[in-house]
Amino acid sequence: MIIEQLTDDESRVIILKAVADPMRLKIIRMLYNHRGEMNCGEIGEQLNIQKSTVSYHFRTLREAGLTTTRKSGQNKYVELRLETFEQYLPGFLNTL
Amino acid sequence: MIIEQLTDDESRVIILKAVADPMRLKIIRMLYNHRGEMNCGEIGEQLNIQKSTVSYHFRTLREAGLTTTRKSGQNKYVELRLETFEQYLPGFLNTL
DNA sequence: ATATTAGTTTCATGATAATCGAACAATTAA
DNA sequence: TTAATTGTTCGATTATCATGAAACTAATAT
Repeated sequence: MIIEQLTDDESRVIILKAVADPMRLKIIRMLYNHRGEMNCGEIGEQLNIQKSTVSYHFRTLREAGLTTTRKSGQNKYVELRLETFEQYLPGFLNTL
Repeated sequence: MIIEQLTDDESRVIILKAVADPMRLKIIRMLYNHRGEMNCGEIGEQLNIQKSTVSYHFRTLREAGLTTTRKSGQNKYVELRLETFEQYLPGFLNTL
C-alpha cells in the first residue's frame, strides 16, 4: 500500500467534498444528534438507498478522516471524529 | 427568470461544493488575506489558468452567496460575504 | 452443514464538474 | 473610429461522483 503524501489543501478539499453531499450531510447530522456511535444498518435504513451506496458514503467519510469505525461481530459502528471537524470546520456541526 | 426555492440543506450543499475546490480555495484565501475587495484580473493572474475558467469559478462562488461583485469601468471587484461564511462555515476562514 | 445477516467490492451508467479555446460584449485608450 | 483591455458565454472534452445491482466475505443462527 502506497502512502500518499497530501498537502494541507488536498486534505482540506477531500474533507470539504466529503461533506458536500446531501446523503452524507444526513449521516453526519444523525451521528451528531445521536451523540455517539451508531450501527451502520440503522443509519442506512433511514436513507432509503441501497446498502452498497450507504457503504460507499461511509467509506468516503472515513477516508476523509471525518469518522472512525469499530467492528463488533457482524455489525459495524460509526462515530464522528470531532477533532477533524474542529480542525478544518470549527463550529460547522453546530450549524446543522 | 424562475425563482428557485431551496431547502436549507440544498443551500448548504451548494456552499460546501463551492468551497470544495482547490482553485476556489486559493481565491478565497487570497480575498481573505487581502481583507477587502480585489480585482478579478489580479486574482486570475496568480492562478495560471484561462480567464474563462477564472470567470467560471467567480460565478460559482457568487451563486453560492460566498462573494459579492462590484463593477467599475472595465474592471470587476470581488469581495467575500463574511455573513455567509459565518452562518454556514463559522470559523472556517480562520483555518485557511 | 446450511442459511441468514451485515457489510464490502466491483462493474456499469447517468449526472455533474473543471477546463480550454473561441467568439462575444462592454468599456476605455489611441 | 479603431485598438486594446476586461470579463462573460458557449461548445466540446475529460474527469470525477453518486447510484444500483450482483457477487462476494465474514460472522452468527438454525
